[in-house]
Amino acid sequence: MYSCVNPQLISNLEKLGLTENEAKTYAGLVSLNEATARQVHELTNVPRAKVYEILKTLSKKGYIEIRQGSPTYFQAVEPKQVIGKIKDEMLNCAIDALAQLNELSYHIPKYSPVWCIESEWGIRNRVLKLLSNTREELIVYSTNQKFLKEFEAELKILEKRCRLILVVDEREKFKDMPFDFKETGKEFGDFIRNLVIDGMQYREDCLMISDGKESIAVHSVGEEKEAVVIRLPVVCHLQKLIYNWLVRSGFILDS
Amino acid sequence: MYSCVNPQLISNLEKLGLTENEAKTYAGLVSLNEATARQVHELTNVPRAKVYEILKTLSKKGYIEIRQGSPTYFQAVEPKQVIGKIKDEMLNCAIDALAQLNELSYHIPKYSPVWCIESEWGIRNRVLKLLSNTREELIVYSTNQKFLKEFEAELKILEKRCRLILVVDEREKFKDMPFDFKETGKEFGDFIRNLVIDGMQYREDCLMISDGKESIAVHSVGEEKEAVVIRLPVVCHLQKLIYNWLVRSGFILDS
DNA sequence: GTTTATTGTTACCAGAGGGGTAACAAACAT
DNA sequence: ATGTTTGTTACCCCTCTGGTAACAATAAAC
Repeated sequence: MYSCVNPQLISNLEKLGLTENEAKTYAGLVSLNEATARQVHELTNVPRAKVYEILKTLSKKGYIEIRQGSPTYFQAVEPKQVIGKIKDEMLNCAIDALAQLNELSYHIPKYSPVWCIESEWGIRNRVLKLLSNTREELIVYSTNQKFLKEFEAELKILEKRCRLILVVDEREKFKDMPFDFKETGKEFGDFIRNLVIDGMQYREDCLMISDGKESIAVHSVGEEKEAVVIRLPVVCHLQKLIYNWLVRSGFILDS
Repeated sequence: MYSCVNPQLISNLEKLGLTENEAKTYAGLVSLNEATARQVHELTNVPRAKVYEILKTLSKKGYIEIRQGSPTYFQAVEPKQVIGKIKDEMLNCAIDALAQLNELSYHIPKYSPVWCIESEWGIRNRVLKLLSNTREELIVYSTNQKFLKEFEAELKILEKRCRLILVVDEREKFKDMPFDFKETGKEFGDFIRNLVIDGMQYREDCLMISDGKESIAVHSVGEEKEAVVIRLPVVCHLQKLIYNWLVRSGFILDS
C-alpha cells in the first residue's frame, strides 16, 4: 500500500550501484527479515512480476539468501556485510583508478594564465590550494561573509607565516571573525555586488591575490557560483594597483 | 585513431559513477594536461559533437577547469582530488545506508532451517560465520583443495579451541596444508564428485558440520558454485551418522 | 473433485539515458 | 574569397529499468 521504507535510504543504495527496485527489494527484505516474494511486493510496491527476477539478481550478488519451496522464502544478508562489500569494491576501484590516472599525468604542471571553475567543490578546492601556496602576502577582498567564513581556519594559519590584508565592504558583517579587517565604504560595496552584464546579475563574492602573481575571483551568477583563476602577474599587479588606489582615495578605512 | 587510454581505467571510472564517455574524456584530459575539445576527441575517439556537453558536465561536477576562448581550453583537476571526492561521497552514502538499514532490522535473528546461497562471496561469508560460531566440534569433508585452502587460517585458529575433524578424498591433494587429514578411499570420492541430477553435473566441494547442529554444503553446478545451509539438528545428526558409518566401514583411513 | 487463490514465468510496452552520426552557422585562417 | 575549425543542434539507435497484462502450474478451500 504505502511504502514504509525511507526514500533517503533508497537513494543512498542507488548511489552505491543498485537500481531503484533492487534497493527497495533489499531494504524491504531487511525489514521483513524472512519473507516471500509477495510480502516484499506488498511492502515495497515493486511490481510482483518483477520481484522474482530482482530477488534472483540480488541472490547472484550475494546480498540475499534463498530457501527453496512453495512459496520460496528469501532473507537478507546482514547490511553490515553487504554495505561492507560494496564499500570495499568501491575503494579498490578508487585506488586502482588513481594509480592508473597518475601514470597518465607524468607531465610538468603547466601554469596556464586563466582558468574558469564552475563547481562549488572545485572552487573550494582551488581556494585552499591558493592559500597553501601563498608564501609572502595575501590580499583578500570579500563582500560575502559566509563564503569567507569557510576558510577562517586556513586564513588563521596563513596569518602566522605571511602578510594578510583583509578588505571587506562592511566591517559589521564580519564581526564574528577574529581578523583585523579594513573597510571600503558602502558605495564601492554596492557597486561591486550588483554588476549587470548581458542581463545577468553578477555578485562578486571574493577576490584573493596571492604573492602578487596569482589571483582568484569568485562571483555568483544567478544561483550558480563561478570562479576565475588568473596567474598572469600583470593582471595581479593591476588588481593590486586598484587596491592601492582605493587606499589613496580614502575608500579604504583603516581599522 | 587508436585509443591510448587503458580500458581497465575506463572500467574503474565507470564503476565509480562516470559514464563511458565521461571516463574517456576525463582520462584523456589527464594525459593531455591542457587541451581543446578536438584534441580530446582525437585521443579518446569520443564523438567530437559529444565532447562539448561532456566537458560541460564534468566541469559542473568540478572534475575539470575551463579556459574560455576560441578555441576553449580544458584542464583536468588532479586525479587525487577528483578520486578523493568520489570516494568520500561513496563512503558517506555507505555510512548513511548502513545506519538506515540497521534501523529497519531490529528484529530477532530468526534461525531458519534451510537456506540456499548463490554467490561465491555470499558462500565465503557464510562459511566464515559458521567457523566463528563453532564452539565444540567441526567436521569437514572436502574434495576441493583450493576451496578449503581459502579457510586455512580460520581453521588453524579454530583447531585450538575445539575438536576439528578433517576428511578428504585423497590425502595427497591436501598435503601442503598443515592439518591431520583422514581419507575416504577413492571410490567414495569419485562418487561424491560426479553426481548427475537432471542432466546437470554436481560436484560436492565441501561439507561442514558445526557442533552437530548447523551444516553447510558447498557444491558446483556447471561453472556456478552454490551452497546449502542447514540448521536442522536432525539433518546434521544424519550427516554425522553417515560420517560414522564411513568410519566403521573402513572407508575412512585414519592417519 | 471442482473451484478459487497464489505462485512463478513470460511477453510486451513506455520512458530515460547513453552513445553515434550528420548537418549547420559562426568564427577563424589562408 | 575559400576552406577549415569550432561549437551547437537534431536525429537515430540501443540498452536498461520499470510497469502491466496474461498465463501455466501449483496449492488451498469448498
